[in-house]
Amino acid sequence: MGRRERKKAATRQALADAALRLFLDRGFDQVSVRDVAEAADVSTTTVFKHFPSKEALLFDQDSDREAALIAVVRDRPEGMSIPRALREHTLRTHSAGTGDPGMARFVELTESTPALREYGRRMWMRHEAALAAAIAEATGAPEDDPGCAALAHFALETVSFARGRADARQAIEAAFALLEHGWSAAGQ
Amino acid sequence: MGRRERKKAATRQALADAALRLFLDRGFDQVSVRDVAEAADVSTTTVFKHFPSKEALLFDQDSDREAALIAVVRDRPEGMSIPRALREHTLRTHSAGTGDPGMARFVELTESTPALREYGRRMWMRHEAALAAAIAEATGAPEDDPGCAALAHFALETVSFARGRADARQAIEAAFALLEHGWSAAGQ
DNA sequence: TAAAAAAGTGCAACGACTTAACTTTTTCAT
DNA sequence: ATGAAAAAGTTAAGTCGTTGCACTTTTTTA
Repeated sequence: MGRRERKKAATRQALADAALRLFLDRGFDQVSVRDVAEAADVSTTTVFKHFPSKEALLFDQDSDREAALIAVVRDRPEGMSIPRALREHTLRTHSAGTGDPGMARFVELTESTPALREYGRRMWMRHEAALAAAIAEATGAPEDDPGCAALAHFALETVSFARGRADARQAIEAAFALLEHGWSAAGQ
Repeated sequence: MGRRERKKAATRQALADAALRLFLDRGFDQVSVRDVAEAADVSTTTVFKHFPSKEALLFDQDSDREAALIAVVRDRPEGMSIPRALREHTLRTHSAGTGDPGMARFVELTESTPALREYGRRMWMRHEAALAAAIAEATGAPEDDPGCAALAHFALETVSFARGRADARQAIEAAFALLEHGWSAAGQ
């Protein structure tokens, strides 16, 4: 990797680091893009050369989450249903207290700021098409089968649904129970 | 109703009318709030005294849709399941070509503009709590039962899911089939 | 009927984001 | 090596959504 790309990656990292520090410190709305730029010692226009929006400064890691989702569907243990595999994965990654100390503050920041909540949801739902394709392939259904797409959409939506509810774990379990067995099985 | 309230309602209506006309004419992003204000012959500040945001200029009718949702659940015919009743209602109101000529242009505008799509979804999902409560009451479940809340969330989400798919009707039917009978019944 | 409360309006400003012109640095073909 | 193309950064100016403050008008109340 040449010096040019290294420098570019360096300033990008410096921006992301400064943004995370400032946002955690003062809150998202109390920090301007100029503040972030100044903390990283670049001009404000440079910020937007690296990130498409202020929100994007916080969501820098995104590529491996989609791969993990697809792997969960394809490499699930023999005999385990797809909704169940997705439920386990969702509980594992989106439930409270994963042990990571910094992660808890990050989650609290994103959930308490409307703009970040919305942006995070949009980023998360972008994986819908890839997940739907993985489900379709795992079941032998056609590539764009609506049933598989619906399962993908709803499975991803469970994390938005759980957000704001008192008991997140219980909410996720109830949502996946509905997806697995249907309303006719449990409800009246 | 006093003169003051009449004038207030008049300028509000003038703003909504001007906004609709301009947005349909030029597109949402090609019209500034200043343009709308000028067309209604008020200052831009006045616009935000009447509407909380630029997007809100388009979404002025909202109160009766929640009532309709709740009525669908409570007054459904004997023996009809709740998901089925919601499916019929969704197909009736959110499927293409309801006959209204101006409505089609409105729908096309909102679906082709990201900001409007997002805003419309948020407005629509605000009914989640009320719908969940109606479902809980209809089934005798506790007020904040997670299963009922999940059904409410997913049922409302079907319209976002159908958006952008080639066949909206098929998408809605597939989504409600999943909610009614579960993945274990249909998909392998 | 005077005074206080409330509501409508506009000017100026802030923050996110864009565009355009220009400088500096890195790359790469010669 | 060297000179030109390409890319990263800076500055400056501007657009657009949105808000705070000051001012006027209308309505209510003492």
